Amino acid sequence: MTLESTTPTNARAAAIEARPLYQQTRDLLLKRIIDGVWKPGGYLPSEQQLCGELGVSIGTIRKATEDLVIHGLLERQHGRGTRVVPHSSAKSRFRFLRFVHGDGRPLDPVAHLLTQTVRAASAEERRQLDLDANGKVLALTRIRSEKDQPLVYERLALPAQTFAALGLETGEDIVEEVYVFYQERCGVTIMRTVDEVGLAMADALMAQHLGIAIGAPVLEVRRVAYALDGRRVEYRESFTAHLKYKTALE
Amino acid sequence: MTLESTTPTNARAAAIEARPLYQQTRDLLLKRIIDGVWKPGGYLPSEQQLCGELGVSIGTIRKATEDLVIHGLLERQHGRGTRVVPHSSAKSRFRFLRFVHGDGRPLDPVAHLLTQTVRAASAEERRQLDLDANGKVLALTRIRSEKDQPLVYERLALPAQTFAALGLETGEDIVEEVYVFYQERCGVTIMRTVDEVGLAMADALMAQHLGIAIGAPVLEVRRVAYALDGRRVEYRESFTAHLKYKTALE
DNA sequence: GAGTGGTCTAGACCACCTG
DNA sequence: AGGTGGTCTAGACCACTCT
Repeated sequence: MTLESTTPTNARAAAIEARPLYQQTRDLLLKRIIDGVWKPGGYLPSEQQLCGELGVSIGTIRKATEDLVIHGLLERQHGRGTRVVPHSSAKSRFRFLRFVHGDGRPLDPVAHLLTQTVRAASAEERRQLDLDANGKVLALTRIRSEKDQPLVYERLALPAQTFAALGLETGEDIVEEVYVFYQERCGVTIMRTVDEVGLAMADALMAQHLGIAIGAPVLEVRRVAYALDGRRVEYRESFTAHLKYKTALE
Repeated sequence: MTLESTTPTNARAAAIEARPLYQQTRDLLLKRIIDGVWKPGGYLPSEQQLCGELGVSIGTIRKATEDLVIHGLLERQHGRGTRVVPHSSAKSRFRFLRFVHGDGRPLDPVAHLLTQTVRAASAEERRQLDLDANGKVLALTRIRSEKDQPLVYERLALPAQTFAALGLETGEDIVEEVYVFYQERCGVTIMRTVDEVGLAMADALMAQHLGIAIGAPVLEVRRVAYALDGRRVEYRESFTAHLKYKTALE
């Protein structure tokens, strides 16, 4: 039975649809997560219930949810149920953190918000965030540190419209990832990020906050973050003098 | 039916085994790939045939092979069959290449082998490759370039024992990834790499080959590559002055 | 004990490729 | 036309968690 139209009633009919049934099912579950039908941390109905409600077999339900589990959106708990992964969970906290110490030790930083303004987007920000010429961004700068030692200077640009409700306090220390706030205060769930790591030279602000000389070489990470629905919702430039960027492939 | 012992004959009996049947099946297929029963580029028996031979249902076969497809070892071709991915295929060629041009354009480099020696492993190489105090490595240095423009200077260290049969020609230009040679000449298939990106300063050799000043800042990528069986089989240090390192998360 | 996800089976039909 | 992988079904039983 297809999940988009109304008539077909069996597998043969479903095959007439262009997209496989399990993909339709996956997208329907995804839509409910996006729409907040099931909140982060909340449990879905059991697989059996979903079978009945959606009119598909349990194998199809499992294949659909597996996709979302792989993408870090759902979490299966044997014997308990399947729930929407909250961004605040430890699993989620380190999901997108790629910085490590120079010797390879993992990092567990605190963020300190420096500035926060709403302004017209720069050309680069418009390009990265796919905004039009009148696009506005919520621009944040912050320092991420560990044990009062400043390690990363960051500039973030968020589409102002999407993040009108963010409301962070300048000067506040933030333990969680900002992705937690995006999710809790603005309903934006980050699904995927694309990073480019390169070289840069410290400008006056970086130098001041990182305690290095102006013009000193720094590692620059440019990140674009994508929401569940594929929209680009964050452009971030991170600068660090001593940390490394670590990642595993396949 | 279990794949390791001999007696059980149905699903109930298989459940007595500690590990799920599909994992045992996956590992058995993996072992055959490692042992060269099916060569890179060669086709496996059809799913139906595997069912019969291994005494498991088609669903179990599919779950097992799916695992290997995700890890980039097998490739399904609708209507043709399932084959072992050759490292020389385009898909495989760019699988572990993370460098891009400064403006984000993809890279398609040629490698030029500079030096090749067998020597005692350094402390760092022993640590990264898990070698003992007497460990020897095959050490290679090379330049990767595009249109005669040198872009990356690389030092590679390979456990000498494993790569006795490698036999590359110093001064030769190599279009393929060296991973192709590892696989074709030494039977070593790379499954996974872990990269750490940091800052460094150009030494005399890098400066000479990259056409930059001694002491100029460069991007340094340290990579450890893992073979199918989990052994660490390559430690690589790459240095570049102008390229970026690009990667997508989840 | 009741309910959940995890594994496994034994089929069916479809979509695709090759001869 | 025949064989391959891709999708889907309708069950069964197991392992785990909670009450």
